[in-house]
Amino acid sequence: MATDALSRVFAALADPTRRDMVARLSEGDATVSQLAEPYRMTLQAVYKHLRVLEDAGLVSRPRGPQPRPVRLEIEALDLMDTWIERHRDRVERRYRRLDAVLAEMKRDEHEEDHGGGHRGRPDAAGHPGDS
Amino acid sequence: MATDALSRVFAALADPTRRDMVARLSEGDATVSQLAEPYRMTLQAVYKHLRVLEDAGLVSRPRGPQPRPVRLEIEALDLMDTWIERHRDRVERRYRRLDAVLAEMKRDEHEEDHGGGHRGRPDAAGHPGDS
DNA sequence: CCCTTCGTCAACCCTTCGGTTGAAAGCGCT
DNA sequence: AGCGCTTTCAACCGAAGGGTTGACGAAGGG
Repeated sequence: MATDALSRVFAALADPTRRDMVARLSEGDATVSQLAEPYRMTLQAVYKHLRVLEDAGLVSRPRGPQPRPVRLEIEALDLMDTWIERHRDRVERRYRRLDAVLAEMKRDEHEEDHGGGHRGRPDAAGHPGDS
Repeated sequence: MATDALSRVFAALADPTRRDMVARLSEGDATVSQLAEPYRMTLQAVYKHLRVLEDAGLVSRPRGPQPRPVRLEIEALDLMDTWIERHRDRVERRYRRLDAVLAEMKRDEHEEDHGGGHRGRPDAAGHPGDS
């Protein structure tokens, strides 16, 4: 399902347990069993969560001898951050533009239809494309 | 599953279709059918996606007569943003601290190895307060 | 009035997910 | 070697997700 990277990251963080793991890892590396210790679930379940985080690129684990530590990777966080900021900014710009339009409309406003205003949509050329 | 707000927001954005809807809504409000038009899925499916976004607080729809427009709400984005920044910062601080420790160790390298840098277990004490 | 369109609900597939149990590797120790 | 600990795989189960079809209520236009 999570074919694309962004989806994987968002999905990974959609689970409270996984977010908690990330939170703890942000304080320092840990091994699987250390990570598992606070939870009342099986170690295998924790391992599965870890795999999800790893597939999302949120976490890396230097392969090598036994106690393979788990380390947080922030690049994935940046990925999300970029996406969020882009759209937040767009909305805010739009709000400012809309305020202007509203102010202008106020001058023309004289019709009154009860229940809901009926404001002209500034159109939406709608370019699909997640990019 | 999504008992808590943050989980709902992350989960909502874990789907490419939903992210695309958010992207388009960031350009301007739209009705359900307008939103549905670009996709090759049923209108009902789109409506379901919309419900998910709404439950996550990412979208609001002024109730009233006919063409109930869908509007993006940025507060939910802020919620995620806060979470992400908090942990990103923690990791970065930790990196800096670690660099310092490393640098100091380098200096002591030819000193007597006397109870060296006690780098160790973050240990439990886990306060799973995700907040 | 009827009819159409839009929005919404409900029932039902099928796949993914979170979790479990059970068993197998790896590697460290004595 | 053998014990013990950590890490991993595989099969299974119940619940949630994404999608479909079918039907229904509420405006708007002839």
